[in-house]
Amino acid sequence: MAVTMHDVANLAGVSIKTVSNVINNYQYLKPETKRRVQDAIDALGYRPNLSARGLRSGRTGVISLIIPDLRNAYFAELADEVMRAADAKGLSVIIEQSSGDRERELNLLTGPRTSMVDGILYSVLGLEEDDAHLLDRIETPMVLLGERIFHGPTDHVTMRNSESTKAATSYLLGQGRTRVVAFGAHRGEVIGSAGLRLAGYREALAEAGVPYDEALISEVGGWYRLEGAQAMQKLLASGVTFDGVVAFSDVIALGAMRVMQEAGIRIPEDVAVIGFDDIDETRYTLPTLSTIDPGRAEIARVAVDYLQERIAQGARAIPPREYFADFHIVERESSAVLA
Amino acid sequence: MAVTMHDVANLAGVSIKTVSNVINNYQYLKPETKRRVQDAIDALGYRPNLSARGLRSGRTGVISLIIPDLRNAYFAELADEVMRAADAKGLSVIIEQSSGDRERELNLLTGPRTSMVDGILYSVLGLEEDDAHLLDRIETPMVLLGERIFHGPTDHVTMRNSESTKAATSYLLGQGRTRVVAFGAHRGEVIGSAGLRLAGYREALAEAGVPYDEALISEVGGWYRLEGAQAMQKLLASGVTFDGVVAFSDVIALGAMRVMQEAGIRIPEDVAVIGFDDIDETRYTLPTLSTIDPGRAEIARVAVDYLQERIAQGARAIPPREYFADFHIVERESSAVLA
DNA sequence: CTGAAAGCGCTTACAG
DNA sequence: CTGAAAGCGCTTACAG
Repeated sequence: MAVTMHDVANLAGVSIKTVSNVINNYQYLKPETKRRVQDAIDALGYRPNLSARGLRSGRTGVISLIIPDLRNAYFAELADEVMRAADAKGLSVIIEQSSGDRERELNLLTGPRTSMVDGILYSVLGLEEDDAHLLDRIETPMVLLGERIFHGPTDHVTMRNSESTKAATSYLLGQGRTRVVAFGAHRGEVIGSAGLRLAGYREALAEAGVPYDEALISEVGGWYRLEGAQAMQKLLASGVTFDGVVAFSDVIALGAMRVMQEAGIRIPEDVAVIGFDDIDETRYTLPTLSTIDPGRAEIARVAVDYLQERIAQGARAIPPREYFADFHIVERESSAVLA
Repeated sequence: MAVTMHDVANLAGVSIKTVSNVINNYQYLKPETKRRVQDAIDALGYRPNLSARGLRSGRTGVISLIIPDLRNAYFAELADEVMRAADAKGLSVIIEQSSGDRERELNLLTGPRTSMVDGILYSVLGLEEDDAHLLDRIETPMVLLGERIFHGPTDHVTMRNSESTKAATSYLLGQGRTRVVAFGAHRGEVIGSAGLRLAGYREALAEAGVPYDEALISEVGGWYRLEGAQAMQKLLASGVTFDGVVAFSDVIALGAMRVMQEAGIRIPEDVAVIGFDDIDETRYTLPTLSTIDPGRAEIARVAVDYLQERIAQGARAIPPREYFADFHIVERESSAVLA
């Protein structure tokens, strides 16, 4: 079988407690003892059994990240940032894909695998504000991401949806654009990314004294590129005129750009476009896509920090916190000011 | 504390062994007993402690997937497929990002976290063929992915690099293109994606009787979009003429397309382009990108199958196997036949 | 600063 | 078909 602490202890001539102390960096250790144990560890190639540690200590050093889908670049990049933040703290990450499905999300929050993780980063998509009470019963330390549930029973780390979309809209209006499309609305949604972003759009219009025009509100079925393309086809077919597009995600903006370009619309000459998310790809499209950087890296870092605190102190020991990352506008070719 | 088997056993009036039998679907159980135990499990909300199970049985139900980087769409989509395949078998996946760094890959293969996983899917990037012997000492069941190491000490699941690139090249030549660029070569590489794909390109030329022209071999520093863009800039600056591009990845093809479009080159009228990987995005660009579907879903499925067999039977119990997934050409606008 | 003992919650043999 | 016992490899209290 594999090398155990006993083997190391025997070789070093100490008790297993001392080996444990060395591994866990206990402070009161004679340098000489520490060295001898370390030598034995190296000589035997000892690696601690994390299942045993997990069983005894109640900590596995693993957290899970529940996201809808890695095929979505936004979530792939979020996962990347979360893994880097976790890695810096010695934590491993199990990614669970929910497809944004309500039942699947609930299963992931309470299923057998939860006994394997110290905490959960839950990017809420299937559940809604009214479901917040369902989270009360979850004993695993948890931090919420996303825009579906505010004021839940635990920490929430998210972005400034309304403010940043307001800023994006004001930015296009400030360029002299007068007919700006809100691209990516979800009918009837108030909470949720689309609802909050639409509210920011309206605020910007109001502040600039530009009348709200229902015809410029474009619904997009979801967050996939194809859905953006389809919505833009519909918008163009409706005959409405516009000279700016504030898209509620980069991916749907890219789908829309393709349709506009095929229709002979020049970007930014005829229509200025700004997206949302600042995914890598936006720096390489033709034209490059202006966008909102919502502070994804900061979100990942703070979420892991919060989760770690909650793991250390107990899931309910800390009152729920809310954190909004800083955003900023990234200006690129799709909204370049005309000469 | 959490509910344990003892609590369930007490409530159901059986021993913990019987509870264990129910959980593990042991076949010889009186239906009546099974029902009573199941009722107790439900009533108490019992969930097995996976650390305890892992410690006793030596299995955690977790596998790790070592990949360079989730920001790369190819690997994000591979990870997605692997997680689906694993999920279907009740396995969880820990993703580890290596950045393709040799030392980091070695650490991930032997580090403390390996005691937490039953097996490793290792997408080799930092190690090379000459390093295959380093894998001999790894006791964790492992399946290799990628094109760096063939004939290692364990299973290898991969794609038909040469054959598929040969097919892509023949496809463009068959359209009447005569000056086809091999885009994405790595100087001096023989093994590895770029080397194998270049070999396929040369075979196609030879078969078609088209002379090999060193000027049409374009080196690309890596697999990022920016590197594709830079390489195409260099190619255009060199003044060489060409009417087709066989790119060794979709991502660098997209970077190159952008540069060509800015230079006023029409695709496919002036230059036909075909990529490699069939990432989602290729269906939505302008023009949509023809590509090679290398059989990613099949690779993920077979790799998880192989790994599971190796976990069940012992890391060294099965002689190394090699599996090549089926590929096919996906024809889209970037290589549409001219009217 | 280090040690001896107990026990985390399961599964594994083994018995009946 | 079910049970009683042992033990997986650690960390936690506690003692000295």
